[in-house]
Amino acid sequence: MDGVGGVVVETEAYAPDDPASHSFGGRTSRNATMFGPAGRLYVYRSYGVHWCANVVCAEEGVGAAVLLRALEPTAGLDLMRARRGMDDPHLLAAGPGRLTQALAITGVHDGVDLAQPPFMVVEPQDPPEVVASMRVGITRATDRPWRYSLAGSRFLSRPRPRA
DNA sequence: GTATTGATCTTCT
DNA sequence: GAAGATCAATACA
Repeated sequence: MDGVGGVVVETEAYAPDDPASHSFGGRTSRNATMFGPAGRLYVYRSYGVHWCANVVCAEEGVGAAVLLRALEPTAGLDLMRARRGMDDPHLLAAGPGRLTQALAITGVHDGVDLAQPPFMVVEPQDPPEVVASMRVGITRATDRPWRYSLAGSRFLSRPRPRA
């Protein structure tokens, strides 16, 4: 959006029966979008200072989504730098909060359809090599290997991701 | 280099 | 009133 974009290099899965998921325990006013149709954007505030973006990926009423954890900037780098206030491309979107800030995603985008402008989702021609690992940044069910990252990428949310 | 803590707000107990 | 799917600055080795 606004000419900025990139390749998603790290994601994390959240299921309805996952204690760490917002959808765990039923539908609430906050996670209502998670229970909506697939292909929507679920945005929530983290620790009062950051936004986190998820892609709803299940049928309506299920409550499953994928958290976008890291992005490799490929377009609109100058704009991202201006918004993030730093020059290092490796840190522009290396983390949930950073990613949303770089793409200017806020709470107003909660529930929008990712197939509609200003968003655009493109699938890669060549399937990237991904590795599954244990999740990060949560305190429950951290043993579920539902963190998927692009193998060898230098744009991950952790300096040295362990497989 | 790693470790710890402050910022700041929504939701749930 | 406490916890949380975080980030960045500071303190220490």
